[in-house]
Amino acid sequence: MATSTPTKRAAPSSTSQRPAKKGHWSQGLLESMNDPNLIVESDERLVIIKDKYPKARYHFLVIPKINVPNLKALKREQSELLRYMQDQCHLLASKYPHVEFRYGYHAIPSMSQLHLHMISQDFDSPCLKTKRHWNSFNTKYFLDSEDVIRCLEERGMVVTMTPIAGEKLLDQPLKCHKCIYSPQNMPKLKQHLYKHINN
DNA sequence: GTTCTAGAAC
DNA sequence: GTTCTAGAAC
Repeated sequence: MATSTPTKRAAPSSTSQRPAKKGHWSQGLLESMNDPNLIVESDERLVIIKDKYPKARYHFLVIPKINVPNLKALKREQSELLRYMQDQCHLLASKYPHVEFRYGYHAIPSMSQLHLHMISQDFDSPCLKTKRHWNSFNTKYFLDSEDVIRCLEERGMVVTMTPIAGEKLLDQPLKCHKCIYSPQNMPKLKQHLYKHINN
């Protein structure tokens, strides 16, 4: 009897280094923007959608309709657009008077097309699973919308960080966002988070 | 971005 | 033995 072939995982070929095509997972937001099941608000300038894998009880993405691939692509004159996006967030947040939100951008996002995260600070969600998830919203990897806008206004461009610096932040030890607790792993953090939630 | 799962950590 | 994390995915 022939032995079964061991499952080997080959090194990435050069094909995977090419820019992402339509249909690639990194282009997923462009599809979600047009998904009626996800759209919460929409006007001539932006769409607000529910994050497909929410990392908290309330997690929305604000996406401009004009093509803006990322923070680096922003020009000074587009600070007004970012302000508009933030204003629409605050308007939406007023519908949830007892919910604490933060508004910001991931420094090195995985998905193409600029998107502003609006996320409630309970972080109570089954989709929140990994240290990367946690650190992407709870370290300096999460750039406050207000700071991004100010940077664009004052310096004419958004200054973020190198991918290596980003990875370093995502790999930081876990720490609760409300107290000094530094859990050893994600299940312990998730359990601890309930102590800060007053339903 | 998620899924899957090998092997580390417990 | 079970829980948990980390890296490949063609």
